[in-house]
Amino acid sequence: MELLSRTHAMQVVCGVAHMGPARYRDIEDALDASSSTLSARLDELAEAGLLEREQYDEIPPRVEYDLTDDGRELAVRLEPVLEWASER
Amino acid sequence: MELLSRTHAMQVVCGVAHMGPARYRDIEDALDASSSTLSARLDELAEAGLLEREQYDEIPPRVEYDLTDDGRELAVRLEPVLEWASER
DNA sequence: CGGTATCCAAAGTGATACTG
DNA sequence: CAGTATCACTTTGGATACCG
Repeated sequence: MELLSRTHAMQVVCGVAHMGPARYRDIEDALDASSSTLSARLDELAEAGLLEREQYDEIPPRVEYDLTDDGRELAVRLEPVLEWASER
Repeated sequence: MELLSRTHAMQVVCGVAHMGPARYRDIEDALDASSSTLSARLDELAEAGLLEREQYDEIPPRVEYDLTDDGRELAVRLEPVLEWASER
């Protein structure tokens, strides 16, 4: 719960839920969070087993984040809350 | 959303949802939050129109907090999230 | 009982600049 | 592109003590 309470955490989870595998940049654009904060959040969510980070060794670099099953389960439950929040 | 992200906020909402009209002390006991923090959270939730504060002029004093319709709606959506959090 | 007042340490966040 | 480093700053929240 403390993780979810950090800034943008729920938005990241639900954002990735909608975008499917998402690149760092796409998440950043979708959220309006600073790069350092977003980076921290992604790390924490990955550490918590909610996100999976896939790195492709290409040039330019590509990194994709996707929800784990656990993360997807959370997203389903989170969605109505974010929806509620956006409605007011 | 920032309000919900503050400590114990979601727990207060769902706690009151379960307890029905709840007294300050009962909420405090249920949550393990400091009095100042809990006080702040209750104020904010009331201000946001999620909680209603009912004060009875008795001795000893009695104050009850209950969810508004809006708060109840939120509680319904919040429940699955808290449940998810408690399951891990 | 139901808070408030004070104080303060700790944490979280973003702006900016820079890197592999 | 996908971050990390630094840093200054704001906010938060708990401990403690006290009040109507």
